[in-house]
Amino acid sequence: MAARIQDVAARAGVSTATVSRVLSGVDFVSVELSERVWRAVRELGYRRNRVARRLRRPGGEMWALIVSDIENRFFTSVARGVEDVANESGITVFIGNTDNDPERLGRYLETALAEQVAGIILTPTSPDDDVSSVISAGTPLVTIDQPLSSASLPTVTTDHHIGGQLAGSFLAARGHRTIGVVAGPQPVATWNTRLDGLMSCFQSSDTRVVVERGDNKVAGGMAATAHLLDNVPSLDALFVTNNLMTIGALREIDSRGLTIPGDIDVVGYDLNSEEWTRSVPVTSVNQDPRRIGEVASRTLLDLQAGTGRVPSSDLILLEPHLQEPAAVGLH
Amino acid sequence: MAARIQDVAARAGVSTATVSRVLSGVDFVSVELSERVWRAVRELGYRRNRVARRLRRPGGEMWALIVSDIENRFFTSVARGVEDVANESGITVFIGNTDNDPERLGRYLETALAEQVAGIILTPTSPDDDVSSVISAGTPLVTIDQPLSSASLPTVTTDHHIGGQLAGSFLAARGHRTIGVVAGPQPVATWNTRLDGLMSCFQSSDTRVVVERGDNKVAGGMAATAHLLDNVPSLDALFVTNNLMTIGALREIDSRGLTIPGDIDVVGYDLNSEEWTRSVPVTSVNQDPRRIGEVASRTLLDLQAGTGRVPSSDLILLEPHLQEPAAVGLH
DNA sequence: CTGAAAGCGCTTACAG
DNA sequence: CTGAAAGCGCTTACAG
Repeated sequence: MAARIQDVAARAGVSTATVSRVLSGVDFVSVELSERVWRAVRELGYRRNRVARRLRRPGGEMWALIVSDIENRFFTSVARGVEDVANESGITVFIGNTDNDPERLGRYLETALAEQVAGIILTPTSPDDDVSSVISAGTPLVTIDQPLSSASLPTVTTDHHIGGQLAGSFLAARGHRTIGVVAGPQPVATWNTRLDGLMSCFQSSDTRVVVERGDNKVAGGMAATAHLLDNVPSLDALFVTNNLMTIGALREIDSRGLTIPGDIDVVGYDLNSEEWTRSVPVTSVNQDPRRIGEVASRTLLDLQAGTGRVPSSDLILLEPHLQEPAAVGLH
Repeated sequence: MAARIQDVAARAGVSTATVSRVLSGVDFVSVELSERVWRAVRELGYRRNRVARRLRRPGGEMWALIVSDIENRFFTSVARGVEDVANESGITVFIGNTDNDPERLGRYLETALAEQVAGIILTPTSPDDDVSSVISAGTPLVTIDQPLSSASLPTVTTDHHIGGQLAGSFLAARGHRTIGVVAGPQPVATWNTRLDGLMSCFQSSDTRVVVERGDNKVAGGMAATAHLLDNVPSLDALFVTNNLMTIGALREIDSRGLTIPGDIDVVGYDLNSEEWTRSVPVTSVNQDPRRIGEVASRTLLDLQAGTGRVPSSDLILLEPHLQEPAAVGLH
């Protein structure tokens, strides 16, 4: 059906080797032949078969990006950043969504390896994720958000401890003493580090930090907030460690008719998506997800280029940023 | 490095043909050989090379999903629906993001064809998108949201006219006479059909509909709303044809200190994403994006199975649903 | 039921 | 600078 390199060669009156050379532009080919090849390509509407190419010459033009929740705007922006860099380099990205399920992660890793991808960018579901198959296949892997305990891999993330400190010092400065924290699942270091950062600001004996865990989705944020509101009478403020749970917390607070910061103060996380700003009269610690995706991609490119060389530093830390509510903000 | 089918064959003492048969489970192989093969597979940690497989036997296990804005929650939910169905069938999905740029769309289509994908699901940037390369390659293609003018392809969408009518009859019943519409870009039928649906409810001589176009993002919604507010003195209500522009409209209205529905009434579109509900005390016409993705995927599966047969109906219409603001909603 | 062999569409030493 | 030929890792008629 579609034209093959052979058809092009025949039409141009050259060998397939020459066609291949012209197309990849690596070896020198005489101007005359080159022109004949290009003309034949045009006339036949020839398109290189990437599958055949990848079989012969692996380590090519496809990456896998595996995220834990594709419906979360944070990851979607990471994906956007990855895609932008990948495209520049002619690399196709396929996206997998684990829903934080290690088993689904396993399946996606298998698929990625079976597809002979040139590299993988991964948001772990927990530090215990098993990536041994990737390691032994020798496929370059960059981790986002948190490192894995089993392997020493480049990790691109924002400094979670500083993030927690930003929230903590903000709340401490406002004179709050009893802080409720709505944190992500226990096994994941990310949320614990943010929590630690906050705690470092509340060490004196007359302060108190109460932690409740949630599932990083809106519902989990609502439930955890409800629990804190019900069980911690003197609660001054809330710190929530991810975007969707912050939305959940705001909903719960609203539904009780409480006001921010009058009745309770709130610092959330990653509320910098444009479409959320109307619902966000709260302070927020923000990462730059698109940038995270870009940096991870460049790291992956380096890894590919260096043919497996480990970069000088495994941990690439970006700075979080405290955003106070705009004066415009309604409530 | 990684084990090949040959290694498995050698270890199991059989031919590669037998290994292939055992793995794909298509032909009968004796229990004894079958067991030897599986053991060898396990011992070597063998994983089938999908690239080689696809080269030999095209029409396989990979789809392309091409959307116009991957950071828009609507498309992200469509993607989720597609992924769920594809995964059930062992199909990998790669996602492309056109940003509504026909040129980027063209590049993604090229990539998809070069990767020999088994099918493509596409959100057109306009009805004039050129998919001739896909047609002539014979790759099954399903369109989401709007049909293409150049080709008769299965299209999965929600009934946009009914959607507009739902909004129109709601606003008419509330006694509004002057309606501002913030609609998506002119060339795209989707927004025009929604607009037509609304207009069909405002045909009498004492009513007026004023249309302003936007870019389907938050900023565009703000700008268009500002323009309407500034130039249409007697404006009673606003109808906005997509989710992000509705958010933009709400922000603009807020920033002017206007209230809904007291100062101005609003009907938006697709505000059913969980994380937005807090900012949505407005009525909204909602589609079910995940379902759209699922239906599109099943259509694509049918197309693949039917080896190119056109289905009985080209247009698959789902029903939109009018959602009035929850009583809980703050403002 | 099983194997030897051809072939999917490319790329790349190897000669010339 | 160019071509003939081998080979990437599978699958599948074709024999037996």
